[in-house]
Amino acid sequence: MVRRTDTRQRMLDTAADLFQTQGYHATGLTQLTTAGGAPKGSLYFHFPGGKEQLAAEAIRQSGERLAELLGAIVANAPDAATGIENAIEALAVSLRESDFRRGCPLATVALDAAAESDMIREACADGYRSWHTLIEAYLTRCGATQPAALATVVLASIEGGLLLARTMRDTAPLRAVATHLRAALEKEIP
Amino acid sequence: MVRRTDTRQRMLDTAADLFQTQGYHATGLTQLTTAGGAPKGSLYFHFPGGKEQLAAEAIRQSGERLAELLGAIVANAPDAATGIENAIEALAVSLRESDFRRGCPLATVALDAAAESDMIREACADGYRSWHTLIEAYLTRCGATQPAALATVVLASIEGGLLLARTMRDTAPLRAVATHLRAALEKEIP
Amino acid sequence: MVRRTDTRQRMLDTAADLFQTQGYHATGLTQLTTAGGAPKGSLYFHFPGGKEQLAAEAIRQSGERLAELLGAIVANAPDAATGIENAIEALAVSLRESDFRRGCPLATVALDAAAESDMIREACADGYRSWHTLIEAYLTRCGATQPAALATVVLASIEGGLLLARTMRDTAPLRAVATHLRAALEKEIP
Amino acid sequence: MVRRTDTRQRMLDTAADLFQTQGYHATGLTQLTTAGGAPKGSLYFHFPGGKEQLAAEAIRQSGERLAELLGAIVANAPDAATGIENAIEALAVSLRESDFRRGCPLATVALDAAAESDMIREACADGYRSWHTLIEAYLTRCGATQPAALATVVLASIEGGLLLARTMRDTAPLRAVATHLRAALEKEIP
DNA sequence: ACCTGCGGGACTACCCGTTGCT
DNA sequence: AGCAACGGGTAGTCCCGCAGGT
Repeated sequence: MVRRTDTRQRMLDTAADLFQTQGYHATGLTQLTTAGGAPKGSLYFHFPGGKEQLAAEAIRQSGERLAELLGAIVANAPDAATGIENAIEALAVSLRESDFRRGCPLATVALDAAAESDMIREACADGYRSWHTLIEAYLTRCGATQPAALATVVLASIEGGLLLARTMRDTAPLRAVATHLRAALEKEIP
Repeated sequence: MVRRTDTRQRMLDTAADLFQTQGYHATGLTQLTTAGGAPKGSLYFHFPGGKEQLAAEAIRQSGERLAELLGAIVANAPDAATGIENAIEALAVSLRESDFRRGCPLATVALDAAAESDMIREACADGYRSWHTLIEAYLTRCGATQPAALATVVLASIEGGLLLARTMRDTAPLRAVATHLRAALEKEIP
Repeated sequence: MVRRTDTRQRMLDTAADLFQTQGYHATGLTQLTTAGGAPKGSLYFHFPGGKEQLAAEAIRQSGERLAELLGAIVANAPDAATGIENAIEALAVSLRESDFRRGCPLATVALDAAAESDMIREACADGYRSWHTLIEAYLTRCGATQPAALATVVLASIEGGLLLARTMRDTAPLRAVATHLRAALEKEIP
Repeated sequence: MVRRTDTRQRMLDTAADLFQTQGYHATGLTQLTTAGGAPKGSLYFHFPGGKEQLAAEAIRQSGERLAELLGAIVANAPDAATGIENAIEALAVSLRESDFRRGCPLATVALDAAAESDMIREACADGYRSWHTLIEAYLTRCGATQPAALATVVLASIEGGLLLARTMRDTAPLRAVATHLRAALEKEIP
């Protein structure tokens, strides 16, 4: 049936958005359903596991979507340093245009739901792992000597930059990270 | 009265701990009061602003305490690279010993309460700023050429490393960040 | 179609069982359908009246089944006192073997659904009436002088005995009732 | 404080009434609070154990109140047979005047909550035990030869009579039980 | 004057019995 | 026959004041 996919998908989209901006506990079930135009009762039909399952699936989807986006950005870059720089710029634009509400789509949930739900924590961890794999493969193609460790540093500094930028309402930390990573990548990749 | 300060301080300590591990919205007022042994009604005597004020003050205290801790750690280091490395190691130990529950004491609240309370967001931002100032001053003393930008990168990559490590229940990201920062600092500081 | 009758009957059996042990309100439609293996939507095909109709029919079936059972038991007894005693013993065994969950199949529903559904209350009343008729006819055959009133007493004390036995998790009340009824019947029936 | 006892007691009274007429599962928390004029949040202050604790305490109170009532009735009777008869008559009047809604204050809850809460089941069992003790003591004073067994029969047949009378909306079963018990008691007590 | 027991609703996640469209 | 949807319902917890005792 077509409508099933529709409603389910709409719920996931709404959830991904709200969880990104508000976190897991700050987002109520009523908000999730009314924002998506879906009735309350339907949620537990599509997600029998309740809020937890909905969050885990939404997180997984967010992870995949950002992976696709970043993949496309770096694919069009002439070299590794520019690719990473463009990716960071895209994240900075998204952050600023959302009035500093949309940072990393996983981070907030990863921090405020990890303590009580391994299912959600694992979904976040898988997202981060997929991004790491993506960056590592990209750095390998570009000729990096230690792609795995370097990818971890790239991912960590971007995540930290997003956290600082969102909290301070200023993209300067992201720009500083971008500048530093360019230098580091150019040194690492001849 | 002496006990007033006592109760207030105990509430702040409990709040700092619970907010660090669970975040703002996941921590209920009952949990905050019962965990500290304080009666529920007293909270609004000591913190007329309610949960929000309690969180803001607890965050400020957490920021200051970590600043003191990190200040002491780097003060005893022979050079900048080692100082930062020791600080990261201390954070990694705290994370691992708490079964990956205690990451950055500000990050969870910064992300899940920033959307609705500027007061709390500013408390977090001030904390980050104070750490940045601390690191920048340290790097300046060590002879860094661009201490401000470098301090931002150091702070961001540590924050990102903590986020990744906590989410994946593995301190490897923190170690990768430490290794990278050592190299970067040794290059930047002759 | 044969399967229709099958599904319908399976639903009735499941319902009779769950209503007996849990009552009307404590038994959800989900439990009723999943326990019977039938899909939820099918219930309203077989029982357009919904939960209420299902309960009423299940109650009627339970009443008839117990009537048949008791009829067979007393038919094989040498005299009235022994017949009633055997019937009580059979109920006591059923209660004990079900860990004191299966008392009277009508009583729980009769009490917790009577307030809101005359249809269900009447089904229960008809069940009790049929048992009364059965007992009265039996006592008449045995030569009782006031069979109607005596049958009422027999039925009431058995029902009360089942209630007390189930609540106290002890069949002693049922045995006390049995002993008393034997004496009363032997006095009433020379 | 005086108000504490007030609110708590009002909640218990409301609960005892609703649980008697509707049973445990058919009685919602909203109904319990709005009927008593109390807000939902106060309930969990006085009864931290929630609905279950409220029900258990209400049942205990109902048991004690009926014990006092029956004690007063039989105390004023010239002999055992008349005492029991008067008690049954009082129950019949209460049943009829409430349009056959108020039967035994324990029975409905005993049947529909016993399956899931031992705490409630025990409260009901204790109520029945206290009544049994009361009747046994009374029969002993009247000179019965086997007061314990006789008290069980008296209690069981009254409970069964109430169940039948409520279900059939007719006090005839109670009157039949009364007549029978008078004969039985006069035989047992010279 | 400092504190807190008690009360107050709005809101939470969850699930109910029910019905239409397929 | 049945999947998907529908809101209103459940028990329970939220954050918060206020009256009044110590």
